[in-house]
Parts: sequence; structure tokens; C-alpha cells
Amino acid sequence: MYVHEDYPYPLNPLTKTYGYYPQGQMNSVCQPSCGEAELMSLPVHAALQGRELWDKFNKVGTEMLITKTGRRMFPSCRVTVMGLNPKVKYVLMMDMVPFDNNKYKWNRDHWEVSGKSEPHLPNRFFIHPDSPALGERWMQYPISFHKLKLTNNTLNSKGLVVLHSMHKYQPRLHIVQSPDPCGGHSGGYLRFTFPEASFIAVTSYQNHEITKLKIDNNPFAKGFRDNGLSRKRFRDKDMHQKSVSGQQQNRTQNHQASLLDTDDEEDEQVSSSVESTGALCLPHMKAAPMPVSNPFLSAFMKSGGAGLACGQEELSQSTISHQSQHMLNSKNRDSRRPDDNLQYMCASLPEAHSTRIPMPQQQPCHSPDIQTPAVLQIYSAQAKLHQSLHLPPKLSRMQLPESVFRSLDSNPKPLSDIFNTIRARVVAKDSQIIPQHEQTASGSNREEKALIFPAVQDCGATFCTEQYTGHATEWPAFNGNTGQSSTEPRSVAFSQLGEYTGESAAGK
DNA sequence: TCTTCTAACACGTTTGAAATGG
DNA sequence: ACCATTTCAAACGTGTTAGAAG
Repeated sequence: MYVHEDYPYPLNPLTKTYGYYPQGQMNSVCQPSCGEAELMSLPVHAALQGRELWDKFNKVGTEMLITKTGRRMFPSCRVTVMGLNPKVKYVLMMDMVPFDNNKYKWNRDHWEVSGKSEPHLPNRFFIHPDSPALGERWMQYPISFHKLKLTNNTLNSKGLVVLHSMHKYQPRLHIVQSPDPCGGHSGGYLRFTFPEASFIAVTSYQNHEITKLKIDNNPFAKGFRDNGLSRKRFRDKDMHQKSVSGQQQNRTQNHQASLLDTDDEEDEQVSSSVESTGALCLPHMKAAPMPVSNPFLSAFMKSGGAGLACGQEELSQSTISHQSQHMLNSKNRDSRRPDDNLQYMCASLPEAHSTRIPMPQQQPCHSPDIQTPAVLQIYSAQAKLHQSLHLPPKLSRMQLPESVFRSLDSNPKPLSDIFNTIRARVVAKDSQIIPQHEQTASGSNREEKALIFPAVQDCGATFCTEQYTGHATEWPAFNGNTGQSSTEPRSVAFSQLGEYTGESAAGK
């Protein structure tokens, strides 16, 4: 068994978001209890950004190009996470899971099922290069996975996400809490799927409407927009081969004139798919600097603990807009497009289906006082924050700390590199923090320190455990059907193995 | 014949090193 | 000498296209 079937957590009527709520805390402020894996005790929310754009694609039927060398997604996955403990480290990953068990084909103007899906490929994760990082950092800005690449090449070793063409997938976000060697937290694992971002993987676009949407919204495809140049390029090339060199000049001029007319016609037919649906939000863009340093955290606080029914007002779109604008100005290359600003500003929190992986083995807190202040701080600050939030001034890239950019410009490094990087960080950190007696108590050998991401291991994907340190005993032992103990070291490269299939995930 | 896939292509964007100016 | 800004070329990302493969 992989894990339990994904199931949606209750819809919060206030924020209209799905999120993980600790048991019995749907209507109260979260008070993490000592001894519970902290991640499991927080009302964690994940929201997909750019919902407007996703909706546009969804209406038509989103397609994502996959190539041998890897192709980025567009729209890309940008996620905001709320409800994490600001002072605890988390690893964020994303993968693609089958949307259903069907294979599709394009039939003239619509997608139709053409049979059963092929056996699922080994699962691969795109690990956010900033991982592990503090919850504070993850909540501060939208987490961009825009450099995640999709491929159909099963032999790639560059950390690309491998998909089957003509199959439907949906993104899934994994939040893995790093074990806290001092606090005695067991870590934890949450995952969120985004059905609204589902797509069919294709090797060439089938639906022309999708192509238009991509061209209209993706800045890299500007060259193909109906400006009378790009399309003419191809036609010119074609015509050039047929034209007679002696009479070329006059004929070309006439031809270009006719082409321009043609393009004009197309312009009428294919009006830009980007609409100023967020016009109402625009006035906010001129607002004053925001008094809260962490826009998402403040949004979270204002909204009543990320959607908890605490008697707070519904998280208004304008509130989101204020926060979002900060992110817009802060960086995010996509924000150069005014269209994207609108998406951002007007984005409501989309639905995300989350799954909680229970922690069968809890450990007592060594120091409860260390565990809770950061969380309580959020809720106390929430009560104090009544004034409306203001917009920050526009910031240039140069004005912002490099750390801000890193998350948004994360490079899709090979998984081995990512793991090496994480390992280096963990090793460096552990060497400073872990008391000597704990190091020996938990086992100083690699075997016992190997499982820093057991939940993912249980997904079937295997990590190169040689590259990790951690405390195996601090991780749950909800074991998969591999028959292998979760604490048993696995020495197979992460990028090469992994038996996760949708079937196994569903327990079939 | 049809569907799916691949590689080359041109164009626009991004990036980072070098050049420039204060 | 130092720092901030500008310039520019290479790298990268994009959809299109023709043709290959099954």
C-alpha cells in the first residue's frame, strides 16, 4: 500500500479552500498539542496561484507539451502555503499523479477516452531547491515550481517528471516536515492535489484553442502572437521557395500586404484571451506600504488562521489582492506581464485536496515551550491585526534580498544535486545542533540516519539514502507494500527507482 | 492512412559577465 | 578602488513545421 486514497478535506465555508485541519479544530484556534507531530497539528493550507489562468485553460482542456529534453509547464504551478510553523523546516516537492485510468485521444474537436491507461511510470519528484527551508520562508512568498519540466523520456536522469503522452495528470504538492532534533518532533507529511490544474500530456498540441491561450499568455511565445510578423514568417518562408527570384520584389510586397490583411482577420477571430477581469483590483495597486512584513502570513492571520472559522470575516478578494501585489512587486518574472498581475490580484484561493498521512509513532516533546510560541504568535498577532492591509511600494529586483529571488528562480537541478545540496545543509545543521548523546542514541551510522523523507519513500520512489542524514526513529513507519521496513536503508538512486503507481496508491 | 513523435527552426525572454559611469 | 547601472551576447523557452516511425 502506498498511502490511503486521497480524499478532500472539508471545504472551509469562509475561505472556500480545502485544507488540512487538525481533528476537532475546524471551529477553533489551533493549539498544537504536545507530543503530536507538529505538521499534523497545524491548519495547513495550500493554494494554487493564477487560478484565473488555470480556469481559462481548464475550460478548453489543458494540454501540456512533453518532450524528450523536458518541457516546462504553462501555466506553471505557483503555490502559496499557509499554516506552517514559521520556525520549523520543511521540504516541498511536487509530482504529477494520474488523474484517472484512461488514455485519451483527440478526435477533431474534443478529447475522448481511447482505452485504459498504460502502466504508470516510476514516480519522480521535483524538489524545490530551497528545501529544506523554514515555514516562515515558505509562507512568505508564493512557491514557484515554474521550472519543473515534463518529459516522456523514461531514461532521463536530470530530475524531469516523466509522463505518458495522451494521459491526464494533476499536480500534487508534498510538504514534508524536517525532523527537529531538539524539539523531538516526529516530522510529518501533508500533500495537496490540485484538480483544477489537471492536464493531458501531449507531444504536440491537439486543441488549437490551447495553443492560442499559450501564445497569448506565455511571454516566451510572444513571437507567435498575431502581430502580423510571426505567422507571416512561416508563410514567407514557404512562399519564398516558390517565388521567382527575378520578380521577387514586387510580388513579395503584394504578398505581405495580403498577409497583413489575413492577420488582421485572424486578430478579429482570435481576440486575446487575456481579459482585464481584475479591473476592480487595479486601484489597490497604488496603495501605501504594507505594515506587515510577511504578506501571506498577515493574510493568513487576518483570515482567521488560514480559514478557521474564528468569527473573522471571510477572506476578501481585496485582502488577497493586497498581499498578492506585494509578491508581484517583489519579483517573479512572470509579473512583468500585466496580465499576470491581474491573475494574482484577483486570485481566489483555489481548491486543494489534501491528504494527511497519520503519524503512528508520536514522541513526547522535549521542550513544549520551544514548540508552540511560533504558532501561538500567529494567532495572537491575528487578534491584533484589524486594520486593513496596505500595499507595499513597488520594489525593483535590486531592492530585494537575494533570498527572495531564489525561491522564484529555482533551478531544476538534477535530483542527485538537489539531494546532495539538501544533505549538505542538513549535515551542516545537524552537526551544530544535535547533542552528542542524541547522535549516538539515534545511531550515528548512515542506516539510522538515512530516512529523512520516509513518506516519499513510502510513495514507492526511492531516495539515495547514502546522501542523507536524519533520524530514522523520528519518522513514521507506515510502510508500503514493498515489504521493506521504512527504517531499512535503501541504496538505490532516487531518480532511477520507484514503484509508485496510481493503482498501488489506490490500494488496488 | 492515420496517429504519434522527433528534431530543426526562428523569435522572444532571461541571464550573467563585461563595460561604463559616478 | 568601489559600487551601481547599462549593455550585450549566449543560453534558454516557445510554438511551428516537416517528416519519420509505428
